[in-house]
Amino acid sequence: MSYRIASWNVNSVKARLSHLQTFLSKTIPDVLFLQEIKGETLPEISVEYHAVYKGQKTYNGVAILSRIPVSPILQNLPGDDLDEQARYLEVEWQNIRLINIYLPNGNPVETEKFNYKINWLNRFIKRLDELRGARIPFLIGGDFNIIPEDKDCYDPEIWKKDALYHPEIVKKFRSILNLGLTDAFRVFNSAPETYTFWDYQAGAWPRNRGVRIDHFLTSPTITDRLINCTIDKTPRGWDTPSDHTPIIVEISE
DNA sequence: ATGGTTGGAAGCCAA
Repeated sequence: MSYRIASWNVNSVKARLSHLQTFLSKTIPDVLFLQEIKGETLPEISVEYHAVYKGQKTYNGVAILSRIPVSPILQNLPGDDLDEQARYLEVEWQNIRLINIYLPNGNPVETEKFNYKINWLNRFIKRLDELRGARIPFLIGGDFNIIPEDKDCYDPEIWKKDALYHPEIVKKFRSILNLGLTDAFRVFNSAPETYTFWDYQAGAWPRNRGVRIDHFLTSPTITDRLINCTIDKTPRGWDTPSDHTPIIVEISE
């Protein structure tokens, strides 16, 4: 037996309610991470799922839907009491800490937004190091807004000037991996041009000019349990889609 | 080389 956990930046739950319901009934994941719910509260999505969320008016917002109840542990990333952006949700599920993140975009580079992304990453690394030190198994999923390497985007030279692939940001991503974590998708698929996000503009989707920025990272004992990790491109092709498509990870029970 | 699109909000900002 195995569990399947999915993650999807829906770019507004309200605007994507029917897509969400279609995805849930087709895929039936045990857990679904949502990012950019774009509301203070979460509307009823499915009676089959329990929901915990951290919402915010207009921007951001993260939610976890689960077929079994989960216990909220943290609804904010520690380390900055003044940070009011809803981007972090940590829950206990089946003796695993599930961490849903909507990492800051960071554009434009050389602005306060870029600094916020760097600071957020530093706080995040600190939190993960705490969990590691406490020997707590964890699985991180979400919209990282980080391109790990050249083959995860259509034109590396262009993207290096963007906060999604800025060398300073990529270095932080490597620091996260160096805590002993694994990019679950790359365990099963080494193909380039496999993306999770395509801009609404300039025909990015039909031309497959995308980026792989949505990820699942696993701590060592969860890495040992990995069965598969796939990107489901179908929802990106639906009418009035989110600009992101879901990623799904499967682990043994 | 530039601009193109979408969602949420009621201005434009964020992506």
